[in-house]
Amino acid sequence: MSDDPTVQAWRRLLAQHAAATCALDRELGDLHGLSVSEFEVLERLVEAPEKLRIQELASEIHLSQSATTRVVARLEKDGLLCRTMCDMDRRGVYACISDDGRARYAEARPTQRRVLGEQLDGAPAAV
Amino acid sequence: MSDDPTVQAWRRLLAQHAAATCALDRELGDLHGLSVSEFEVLERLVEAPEKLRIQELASEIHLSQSATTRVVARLEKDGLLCRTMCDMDRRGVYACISDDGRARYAEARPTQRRVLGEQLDGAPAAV
DNA sequence: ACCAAGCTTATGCATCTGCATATACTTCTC
DNA sequence: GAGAAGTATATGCAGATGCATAAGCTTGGT
Repeated sequence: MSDDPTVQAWRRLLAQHAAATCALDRELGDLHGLSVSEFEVLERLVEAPEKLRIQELASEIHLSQSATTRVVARLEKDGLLCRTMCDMDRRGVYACISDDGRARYAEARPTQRRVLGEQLDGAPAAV
Repeated sequence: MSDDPTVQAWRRLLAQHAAATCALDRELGDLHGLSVSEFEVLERLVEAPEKLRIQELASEIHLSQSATTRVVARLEKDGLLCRTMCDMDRRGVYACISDDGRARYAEARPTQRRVLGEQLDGAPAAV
């Protein structure tokens, strides 16, 4: 039923996610040439003390391992991060933000914060 | 920063959405042959007093108009709903649930409710 | 009544995603 | 230390989605 509290929470979740993701995709894309996933990757790399492995990134941004590989490949092609082999475990790959990546992130962050504020603040709380 | 409450809310939103959507997609797909979007469409049609137009569905399920057209086309091909022209406005198309659609929804609903309970109940509240 | 403008759905196209699998490396067992 | 099993990333492929646009219908101004 629609009055099941769990279902209500689920619909709020879907509505908030759709609104925020849609607005972010438009604004980050138009203003900074970044998708939501790409922004999230840059943010994690900026916050990380060092560099992150593909797998750590994948679980941070809630993307499959293969999708994460591809986001990282796109960002590397754009020069926003670099991939390096992991010496300890040569199967592993590190992603490390570049100066251009840092700059792009610094430029995009206020936009993301503004859009999040518009979309999430004042929205009804979930669960 | 990670301690910005709005950013925290955003990350909770992403995490909950990813977990719930992923679990639902797997269980609804494996057990009932439905995607999350397809289930949501059926649910709206079951709840609707009559039938719904494509556009109304689109805004209900937070999908673009074109994606909604395609979900409805898939469900019609599977015999779970039928499309009929709208007499008042012959541009419009109504989607109306079929008996098979009602049955599939009735079968899938407990699964969806169970998964939502597992994924959302007890999760930290947002915003 | 006609024509322009607007609205509703359908479709071409590019992109992103996940699953399954391939490849390369590591670890465990013997 | 060789082989089996397990792990990390990359890639082929199919499917879902959004944007731009097409096609058909309606409405309003004249």
